[in-house]
Amino acid sequence: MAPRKKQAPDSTTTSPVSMADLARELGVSMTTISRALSDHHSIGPAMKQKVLKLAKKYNYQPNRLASALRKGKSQLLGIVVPYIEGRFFPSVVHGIETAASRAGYNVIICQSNEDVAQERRNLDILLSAQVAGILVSLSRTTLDFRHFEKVRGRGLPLVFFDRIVEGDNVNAVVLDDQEGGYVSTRHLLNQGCRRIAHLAGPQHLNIYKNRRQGYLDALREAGLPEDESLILYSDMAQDQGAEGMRQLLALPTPPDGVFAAGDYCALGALQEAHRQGLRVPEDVAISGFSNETFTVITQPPITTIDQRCEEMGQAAVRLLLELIEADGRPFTPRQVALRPELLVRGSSDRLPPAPAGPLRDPSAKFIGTVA
Amino acid sequence: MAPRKKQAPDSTTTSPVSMADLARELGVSMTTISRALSDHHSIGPAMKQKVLKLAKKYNYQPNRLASALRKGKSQLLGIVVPYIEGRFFPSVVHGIETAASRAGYNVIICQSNEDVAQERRNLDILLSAQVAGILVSLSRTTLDFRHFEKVRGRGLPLVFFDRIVEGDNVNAVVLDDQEGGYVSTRHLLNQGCRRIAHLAGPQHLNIYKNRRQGYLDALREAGLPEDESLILYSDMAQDQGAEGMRQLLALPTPPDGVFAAGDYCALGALQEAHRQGLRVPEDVAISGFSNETFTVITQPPITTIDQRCEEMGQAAVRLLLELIEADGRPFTPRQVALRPELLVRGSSDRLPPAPAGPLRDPSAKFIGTVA
DNA sequence: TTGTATGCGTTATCAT
DNA sequence: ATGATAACGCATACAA
Repeated sequence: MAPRKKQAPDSTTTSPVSMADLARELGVSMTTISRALSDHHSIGPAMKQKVLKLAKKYNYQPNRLASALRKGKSQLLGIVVPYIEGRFFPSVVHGIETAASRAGYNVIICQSNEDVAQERRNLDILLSAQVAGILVSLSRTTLDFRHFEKVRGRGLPLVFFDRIVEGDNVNAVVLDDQEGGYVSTRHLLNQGCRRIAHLAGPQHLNIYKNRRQGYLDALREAGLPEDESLILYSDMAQDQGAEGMRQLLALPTPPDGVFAAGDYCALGALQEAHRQGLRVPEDVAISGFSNETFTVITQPPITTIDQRCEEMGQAAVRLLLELIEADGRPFTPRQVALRPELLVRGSSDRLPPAPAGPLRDPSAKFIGTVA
Repeated sequence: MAPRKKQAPDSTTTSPVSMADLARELGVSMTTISRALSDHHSIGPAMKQKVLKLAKKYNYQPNRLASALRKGKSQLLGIVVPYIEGRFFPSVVHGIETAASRAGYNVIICQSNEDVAQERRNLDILLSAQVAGILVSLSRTTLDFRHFEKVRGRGLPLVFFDRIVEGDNVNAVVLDDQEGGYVSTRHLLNQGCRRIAHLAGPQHLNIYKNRRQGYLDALREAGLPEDESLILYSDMAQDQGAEGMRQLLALPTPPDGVFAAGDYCALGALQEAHRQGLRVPEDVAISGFSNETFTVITQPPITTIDQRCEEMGQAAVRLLLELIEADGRPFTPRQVALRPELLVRGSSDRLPPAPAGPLRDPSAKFIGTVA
């Protein structure tokens, strides 16, 4: 037998109202109730009103479990991220939740803690929960991708974001890092810099490789030589930025601009420049990458690249919804590369103020958006 | 009729395996399968092994929807937060997800966007989803709490965190702000400060009122006078911190310590002190509140109060699980106040280094933990 | 120890 | 336009 209806443990507790209850009360069938509530075409407007009114009166809440079980699909999307901290992932999740809830979906969130095993378990859980689709950003320890085949095997829509499985047979959304490096460097060129250094990250990571490539692209386009002595590699920490700046300033001809592939690194560089009595941006212009929160509170604030976290989440959801709607019909996998956004701030803005106009108002948070 | 089994849209797609499938294959009843999988006592070890093996072979995934529908309770917890951004909420959510998943629950996350209407809708959705319990941090526009009665009416466990409904008939977890103010001020006293100013926040907000009270408590305990000229009120923004510091330094007898009720405010104060050529912490010691990310990257790093975001999430989950396990039996509501943690950093640490010992190692991230 | 039968709440099919 | 009924997958009371 079914478990006895959960009784009111105390008299204040009410048990939920079901369609059957409404049907009984109105003396009609459950079918009619269901149709009225889901706005089926073959339902009399009078009847529909009666049902809706009663539903409201009893504060009827559809049981989504039952509905999903019957239909074989829930209104839930699964998210798997390495963790929910820092600036990046929370913002992406924010974007995802916002877009999903607008489309009538809710999200169930899982952390892999950078652990493949946990990532695998998360996928199993999400499959169990009968989610309608899954959004994944890979854990750092994920080198083998077979567990995702299980998802594909189920025909379940799957979209990667940021940390993706490479290849053109997956659906994925990433930031265009190369464009970011390019735009940053072009900006420094536009500010009059002619000797631009690059504080680069580990080149086995795609993001850093691409940012460096964008930097080189801009230099080449401007007809400037590629000078390896101006490219310093590190892990992008604050003190490594300082150390890098120290080395650059010790060169026979120090640079007049520095493109750092990360904000912490840029911060270290900025602080070191100040320590050496240089003015930023007049003596050396600096730009970073990622739009970390602190970049607006330094003096001067640091020019940087926004990674469009929210847009990434939204784009990922859009793609996932397309897949869901395709409902198993052939769908050509797509990789989306988001345009990074350059935020010009004090650390690099050294052109004379333009003739009065709102865009160059110094109080404006940022100027210059890549279209 | 049921919808035809979702057919393989292409030949690579497999439909999920159900208990019935396993039962058929083994020539036993579904009951046996169910019992074997849920480790029921009345099941033969031999049979159990057979079932488990087959389940693995077919990669059986229980359908949690069906299970939850049958049992009337899902393994889902609902979270309602104003938004998932900044430092605080993501960290709390991190703590919640971690604790929940350890206990075998998954979380479905909703944002209210500081909007009561949205908050109400979120609650309805979570009720619809048959979650086992709900965790809420109130939206800023929530002044009327009737929508939570609906949850209580359903007998559904409910725990508030951080932004809570005041009263002793609710379950809630908050940070002990008064203790935070007290500990910060005591620390400044211990550093030799004798004239301690307070950059206070809007006093209609409990958090700021309590932080101020803690400050006063510490002063009184130390036998120092309460001096209103040393308390400046603002909205706690960076530039207001700078302005506050300016005013304080213009006093006939400027303070030798400043307890700011927020980190941005403390940062502004720090920058202003530097502008005026003062040394921090030698001339004036400064401490903030919230352990914002940037507090470790300033020079000197800023002493602050950690709000124990993760612990808050974990504590909230623990409380919620207790409620769930109580299963409707009488439960005396509980309010938990978390101990804030003082992080002593360069902006206030001006005692001579103690005789060599790991605790005073300058490379240590923080020193001095409130037990 | 195992099997039979039923119901959780919803929706889809078929009939009226 | 409305109703009767079965089925989604699982778990349990009861019988054997």
